[in-house]
Amino acid sequence: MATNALESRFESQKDRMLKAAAQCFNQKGYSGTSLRDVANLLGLTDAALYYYVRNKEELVYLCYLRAADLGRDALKGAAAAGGSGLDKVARYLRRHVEIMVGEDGPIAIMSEIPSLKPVHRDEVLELSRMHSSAFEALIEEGIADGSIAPCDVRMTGNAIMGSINWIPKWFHGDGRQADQIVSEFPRILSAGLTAG
Amino acid sequence: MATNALESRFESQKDRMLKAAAQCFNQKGYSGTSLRDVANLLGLTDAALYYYVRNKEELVYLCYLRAADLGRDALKGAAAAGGSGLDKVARYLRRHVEIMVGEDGPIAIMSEIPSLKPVHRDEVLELSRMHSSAFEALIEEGIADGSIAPCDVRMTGNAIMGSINWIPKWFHGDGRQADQIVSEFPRILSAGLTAG
DNA sequence: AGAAAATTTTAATGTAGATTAAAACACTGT
DNA sequence: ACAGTGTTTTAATCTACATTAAAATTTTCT
Repeated sequence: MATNALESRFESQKDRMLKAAAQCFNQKGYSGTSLRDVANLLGLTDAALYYYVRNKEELVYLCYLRAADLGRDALKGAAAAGGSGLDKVARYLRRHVEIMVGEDGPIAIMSEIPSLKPVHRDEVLELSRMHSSAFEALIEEGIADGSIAPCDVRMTGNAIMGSINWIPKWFHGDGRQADQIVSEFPRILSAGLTAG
Repeated sequence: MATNALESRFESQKDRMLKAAAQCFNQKGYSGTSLRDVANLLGLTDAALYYYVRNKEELVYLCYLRAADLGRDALKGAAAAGGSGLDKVARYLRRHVEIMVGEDGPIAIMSEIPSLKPVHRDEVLELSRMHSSAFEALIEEGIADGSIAPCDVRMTGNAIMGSINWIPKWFHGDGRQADQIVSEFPRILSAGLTAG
């Protein structure tokens, strides 16, 4: 059916676009990347992007929604698999790190919130808060079941998320390093939590 | 003497400027902040900034130099005070965190390196590398003297620095929270290192 | 093939913001 | 008060995008 095939092409192109955009945003920031930058990465003209998106702001906005999706999936998956609180946290960290250094690139440009329109900003902040809460809940679960040593949950969460969110600043797509990050980071981040 | 007094005023104004600039850069990123933003924060006109600085790029550049200074001092101070490797690391972390949430604001906008001119970028990256090495050296010292558990030093360093560098993204000057961060963060970050 | 829809390009417009030069103002010491 | 130097402003210029509209091209379907 035409509609379906069309949607398929449209959607997949749009996806490539978001990936390219996220990559640029991560490297040069929102204001620092021109639509030309993104378009070039796709072999297109800047004007072409407007076929997929209303304006530049919508581009970051969609990147955020996508990031939120991935984050939610990672959390859900990690929580569903059972085990101790620490197990769940560790599983989630691994997943999150994999996403950051993985094929789809770090979709999570968590730095560009100020660039969003107020409505979108509110929505994204809300998603972000929910995500943080869910993560903190896992930590609390670990504390409750004794697998994680008591700690300031909020601060600990911030510390861990900071480590991960910062990865794109120093990691630039070296595959060997990617493997090393995936194998080391979750360990390092979990280590600080472990209870006796 | 006239010259001295003049330098004094000039320098102190320039300092205020750098602080304001760092604050803006941290909030909206390099390209996202206009010189007007910085100037307004000082009650000046954008054009006035050119009296102190050749151009916008030099503004970030100087912010980085300043950050490097503070970082170096913190490291030197922490290393000089003696104790085990872990002690030194902990002392350094405390100092660094204090800077990030302190009066002078997070001078360290470690995200805007791509905005620098190649010459400046190289210089700043070199400084940054030296800083990382010095920090990693402290960790190694701790491993050697048994105060820190063996680990992938490079990755551990990245993880810790990420946590700290990310602080400006979620901390926005709330004094109460600042105290809490200073008291919690060093503990959390050290916890993951502690040996037996 | 050929029409209709989808996708991309070319060309034009508008605006924000960096930068500069010249003018105005303020302070210092005499 | 005055001259000189330091500091800030006003006004003007220039450029890099974001955005739009219309035209051209490609794709899809019959």
